[in-house]
Amino acid sequence: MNQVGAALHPQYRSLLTKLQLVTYSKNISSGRSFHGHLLKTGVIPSCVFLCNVLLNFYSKCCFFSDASLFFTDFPCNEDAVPWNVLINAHSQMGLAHHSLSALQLFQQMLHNCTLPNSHTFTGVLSACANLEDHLMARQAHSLVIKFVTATDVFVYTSVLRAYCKLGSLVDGRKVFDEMLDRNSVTWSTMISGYASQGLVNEAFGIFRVLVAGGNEGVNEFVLTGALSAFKSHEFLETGKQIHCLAVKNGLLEIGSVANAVVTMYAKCGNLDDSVQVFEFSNDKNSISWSAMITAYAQSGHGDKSLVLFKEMHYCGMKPNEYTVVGILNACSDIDATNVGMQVHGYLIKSGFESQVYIVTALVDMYAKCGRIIDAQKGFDSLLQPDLVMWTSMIGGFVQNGDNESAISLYCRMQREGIAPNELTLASVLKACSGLSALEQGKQIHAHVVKNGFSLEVPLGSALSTMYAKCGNLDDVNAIFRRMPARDVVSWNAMISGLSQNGLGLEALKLFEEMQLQGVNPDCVTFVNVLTACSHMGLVDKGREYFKSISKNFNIDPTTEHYACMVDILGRAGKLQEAKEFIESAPIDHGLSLWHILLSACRNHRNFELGAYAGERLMELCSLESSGYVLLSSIYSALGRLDDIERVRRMMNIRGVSKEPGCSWIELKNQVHVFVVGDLLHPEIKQARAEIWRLSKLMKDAGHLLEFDSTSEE
DNA sequence: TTAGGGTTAG
Repeated sequence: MNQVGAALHPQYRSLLTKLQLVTYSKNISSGRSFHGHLLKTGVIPSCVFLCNVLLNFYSKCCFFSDASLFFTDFPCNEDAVPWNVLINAHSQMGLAHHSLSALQLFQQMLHNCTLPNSHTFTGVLSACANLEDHLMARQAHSLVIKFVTATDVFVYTSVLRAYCKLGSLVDGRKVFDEMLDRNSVTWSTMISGYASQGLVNEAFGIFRVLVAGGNEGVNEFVLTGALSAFKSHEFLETGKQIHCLAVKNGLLEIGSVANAVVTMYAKCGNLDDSVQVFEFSNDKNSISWSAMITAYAQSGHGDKSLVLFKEMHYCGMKPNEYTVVGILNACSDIDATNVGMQVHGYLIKSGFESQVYIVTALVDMYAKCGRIIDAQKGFDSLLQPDLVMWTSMIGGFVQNGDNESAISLYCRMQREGIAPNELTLASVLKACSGLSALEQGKQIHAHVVKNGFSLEVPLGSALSTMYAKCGNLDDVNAIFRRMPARDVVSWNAMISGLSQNGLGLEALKLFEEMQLQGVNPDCVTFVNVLTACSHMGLVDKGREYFKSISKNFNIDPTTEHYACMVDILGRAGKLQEAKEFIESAPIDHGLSLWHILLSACRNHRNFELGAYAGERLMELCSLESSGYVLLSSIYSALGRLDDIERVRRMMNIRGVSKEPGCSWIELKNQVHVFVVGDLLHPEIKQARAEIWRLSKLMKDAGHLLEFDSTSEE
């Protein structure tokens, strides 16, 4: 007999309650023995209702093979309920292969001529979202219109959620606007959808409409969704308003809201308020601790993250994978490789180690702590690294100065068919800048244009810096002017690019323009500005800028700024003034300052002062060979052979060895590297012949060629 | 009285 839609006979009510209990407690052994009892008494298969409940029990306990075995002999599969039970249980697992099973079951259901209903579509849409299957989501949406009443808020919220998860916010908004009925889940889905795509104004706009309609729609889900949108300082005031609203409605008492407020303040640069909300929260769970640990790590207080982690342990709170990622971020922040390695050991023991985002955090930690080989081991351990992992590894190589490996990994990523995002491209562009690999950089630029990437800060800045470092100034300007918004880093990159290419005056003009546009200069800006003055020989201007750092901008000049000033004076031949400047500097004299003066003295042939600077440098126990080499050449010019010998002895005692010089050039998409004394390069003979030819031409033109007395070449 | 939609930590 067909029992589709059958109600439960009152005599089975107690059996239903018992089955629901074992499902809730996921007590598999009790459930199995109960299954046996129902079979013995003949309740199964005769009561279809209880068969559905039993199927739900196996599915909810993730015993999918038992569930499908049971389903094979099902008494009535024209009923949608058992199909829905299986489809929903699979899609709720969130994993790709389960979502695929959910969609296959749906196909079989249609093939079996069982009519889907609203419960079917919630599961199907969720599976489409998990699989990022746009086409299937659209098809499911069409079927929803055909099979489900337009007022069904559950199903239409699922359609909305699927579009949001797939990043199709325009489609999502259309569904939202056309819905005949909405509840708080619909609103929070729309708000979180916008927030997850970084569409802050849209998310906040929807939130405001909801609030304007009265406070009854405002719950913890709506608040957390809205709060998650605010990730930079410009939204701090709005974030504060939502915090106040949460307090007013008594919702800050709810742990998830407090957690979202903690993260919001940290991301908007107000760490003190994060700490306060965290400390006053009475509903702390492991998410709260992880949020605060991560907040510290990402605000540059890795040391405090580690302290809090210990406190968490003393409070008996167990860390989860998010806590671990936060701690690894903290280790990267404070260069605490040892703690990072201990966390790695803990991960191996606890079995967290194989999850992609954990490995990504590990690789990132090792790379940022300069252990690139360990980072690479982590990367190689993954069979299927995701985009974030590829990007992290490429960025790791760049941070460690191995630009060749960064570019070659990017090529491998492309061969494996993984599409890069803005951050990947920004990292590869940095590698191109480091290698002055203009052709490769241009290819990336073409990719940016072809794929419609926006020139937001990371990508726009990386692109203009690449063109600047490769000396292609027209392109730098074009990119820079086209960027929708520029932060201080973008301006710095541009000023540095101009100054490095001999356009110091343009660099200084840009510095003035930057201030007119209301962007405050930072330490790096002044390094670039002073470098521009140095290259242009603008001594007075340099002095003026140097004074203004502390006077007008309230920044304490760093050793780098002092070094720039010594360079300005040194290049201009004002060597005595440079010496007095170093000796009166209210900072640790630092090796770099004497080194710069030493080099300037040699260039200006002031050997006496050069010897003085060189001796100061030796007193500071420099381990860099170039200072010793320069001092030797000065003593050689002064004919002080004993001093040359003394410098050589000092080098030996201190274990300083001269690093071979190295240069490279990119020709026809290949970077050629030349090292001093290199006899292995296939074209070394031709290269040397060319150097001699050019040297002779220079000599004939009256240039005096100077060779380093200690050089082997 | 069997099956369904949302949030915070990377």
